[in-house]
Amino acid sequence: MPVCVFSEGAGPGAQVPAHLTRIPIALITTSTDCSNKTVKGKVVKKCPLVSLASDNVILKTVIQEEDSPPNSSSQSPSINVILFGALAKDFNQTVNQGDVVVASGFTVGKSPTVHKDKLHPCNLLLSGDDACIYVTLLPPPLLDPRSPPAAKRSSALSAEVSRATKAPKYTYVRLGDLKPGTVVNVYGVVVFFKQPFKSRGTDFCSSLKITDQSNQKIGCTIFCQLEDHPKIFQIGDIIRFHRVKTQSFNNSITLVTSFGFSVLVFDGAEGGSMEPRTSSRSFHIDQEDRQTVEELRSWAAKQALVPPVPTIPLSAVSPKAYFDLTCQLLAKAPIDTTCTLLRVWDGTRCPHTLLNVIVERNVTEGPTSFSQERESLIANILVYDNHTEFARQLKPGDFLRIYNLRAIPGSSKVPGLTSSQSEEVDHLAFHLHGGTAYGRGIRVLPENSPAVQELKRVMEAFPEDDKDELNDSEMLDIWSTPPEFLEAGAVECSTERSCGHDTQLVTLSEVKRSDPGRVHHVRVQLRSYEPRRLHQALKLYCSKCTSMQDVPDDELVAGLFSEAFKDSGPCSPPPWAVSGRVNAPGDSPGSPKRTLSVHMSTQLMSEDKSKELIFLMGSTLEETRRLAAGYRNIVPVMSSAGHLALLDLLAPFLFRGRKTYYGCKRCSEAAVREPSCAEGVEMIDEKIIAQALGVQLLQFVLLMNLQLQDATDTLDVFLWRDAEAFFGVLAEDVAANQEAQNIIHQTMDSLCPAEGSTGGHPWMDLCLTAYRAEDDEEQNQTYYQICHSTVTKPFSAQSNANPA
DNA sequence: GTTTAGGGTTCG
Repeated sequence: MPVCVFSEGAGPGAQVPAHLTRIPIALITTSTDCSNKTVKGKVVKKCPLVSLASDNVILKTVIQEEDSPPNSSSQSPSINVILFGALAKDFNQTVNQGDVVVASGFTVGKSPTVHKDKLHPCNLLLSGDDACIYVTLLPPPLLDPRSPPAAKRSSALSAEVSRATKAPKYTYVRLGDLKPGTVVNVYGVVVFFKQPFKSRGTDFCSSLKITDQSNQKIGCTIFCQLEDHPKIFQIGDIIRFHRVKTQSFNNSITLVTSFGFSVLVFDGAEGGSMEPRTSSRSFHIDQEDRQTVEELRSWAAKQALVPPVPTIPLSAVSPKAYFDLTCQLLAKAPIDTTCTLLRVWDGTRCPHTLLNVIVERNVTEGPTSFSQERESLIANILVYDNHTEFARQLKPGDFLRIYNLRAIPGSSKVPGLTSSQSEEVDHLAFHLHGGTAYGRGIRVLPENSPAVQELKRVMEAFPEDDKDELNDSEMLDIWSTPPEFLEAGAVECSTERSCGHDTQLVTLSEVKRSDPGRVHHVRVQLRSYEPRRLHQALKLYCSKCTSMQDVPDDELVAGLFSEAFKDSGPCSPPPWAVSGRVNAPGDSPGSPKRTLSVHMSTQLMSEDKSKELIFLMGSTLEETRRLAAGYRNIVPVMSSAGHLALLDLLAPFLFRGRKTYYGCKRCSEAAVREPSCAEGVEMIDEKIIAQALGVQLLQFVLLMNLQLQDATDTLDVFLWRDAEAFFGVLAEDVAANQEAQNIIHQTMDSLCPAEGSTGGHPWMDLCLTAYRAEDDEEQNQTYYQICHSTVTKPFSAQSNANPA
């Protein structure tokens, strides 16, 4: 029973078994006795499921303790968890980021990524029949900034029960069949809704109207605490009420919340997410619920209930119109007691001149000024009366939907401070008038909502606003040295070209205007680069299928080793091998020594080259790394169906000192074979071994994206094929040693210092090639790559690094 | 197992 789901509704049943006791993450060590222990935490990271050649799968996740027990530290510790096989598959399907899980039946290993991720020094390994994950499905992030902290909900687990047990059956009444004076459960499609507002009583009140296949439109009034109100984002959303009472009002039936009321809201789009929006600490949805939602979705799609364009981007607003706007808040400022200014953008440019509002700097929350580029995209929204109270809770960066916003053309008086613009100028002002008519109001959208995802995609087209352009002295820096007027050599450059091209210096804007397939010489500064973390720039490249992949995470590789170790049954060595055992390198001198089985080529033994190459079985990743110091070549192997086999090719197939070598899964036909070491070959290297094993060797490469700048433009270029020459280091060395990594860090730091403006960055002489990607005909995009260029003065920062 | 509200544009 690998993954056990807890949710609402059932009687006493499968809880986390009582004989299991929970241990705090902080107290886990490799010597912890894990039997009958559990670890509980919220899933803060869920990596993709990775398939292994051996018909197995592996998945890495990170869980964080939310409510550290009293005897643990006050921080919230996180730990890596590696899942194998069916458990990994189930977890992948069932569990989402944000869910709270309880793990049992795990073993504790040393986390090989502790230095990189700074998480717990151990990891939890879950595989086999004993391993189990209990999960409490949690709703997506709550929308209301005043929603209760997660800790409040985290104790729910013990009160909840497994989906496997029988849940009480809910019956849902069609809206056409409602009778007054009853308490019912209903489903409906939202056709109108209003944001909650404070009632004169103890609760917040919101009203909405829903419909279903019976075509009745039923008004609903909700009274409850703010966070429990239905999280409706737009007309068309689907709502499920439990325990609402029917009332007769004005000759029609209305629904009102009654005791024990609960509500879920689903996206109304056909094929949309089935994850309900709710603050409910426990709820239950089953296959029937999903079917009801899908039926309502497809019915509604044919009814024209949903406005064709639910929200309008700034680029499409028309004067005088009311519209809904999905946007990001950049800054806000109170104007007076009845009015607040919200500065927002949505990544589109409004064709009308927008109202310019001037406010004092010291009352603004968020940046007081933006680059000219960004400023031209910003809409100033004035929100009045009841909405100012809600606006107070908003934070710059929040994603918002503003309902029933009005675009007012012509002159507008702004209370308090006057606009700098002439009242004669034709411009648009955005007002969110007081009151709640037509659902007028503001809602914070969660990051994971489709609307926000789409918004972010549009916004990504704009560079980060680092305000370089704002600062006059910085501008001067850039403009005072326009490269097109420079004599070659007049400016000190940090790089030099080694190509033989006879080409004049050109500006970046000229480069952009040129056709692809050409070579350009430019003099530029480095504005920014990606990735900022070196290990993300390191890739594995297959020269055969030209695919590029990330270097597998240590945690995953360590998992592969421990799986291989577990699976290793009896195994007959190949006829060409001699078998023996070596001591596993242990770190605690007192602990009993484990021995590992090794296989060596008889021929190499006879040539007295026994240390040249060993096939090592049953070692951990860490042990393999340690043993690699004493043997020239180590090939980790496992037992598969009684024979020696290589590990999954996601793991390195070869260890040579501090270097590791990987094979291409697609292009290799790997098997354990004896390297035919031709006579006269002095050294067995990775190529010989790869060839013998049928492994297509992957090559370490560096891949970075650099944003260049000169006085005329900016340009994104790749540094890849000539990256090693550029830095003067081998990617293979970067993967293996700190010194090579330091060279790259120092080079990038000197070309693009963290402090100061781009205008102060050193100039670079570069050779660029412009090309179209072969498989990218549709996009027709031109790419640029730095070639034949080398950094000459990488360490200018070191010159003053010697204080007396 | 109580109360609240019961949609329908705009002062700015």
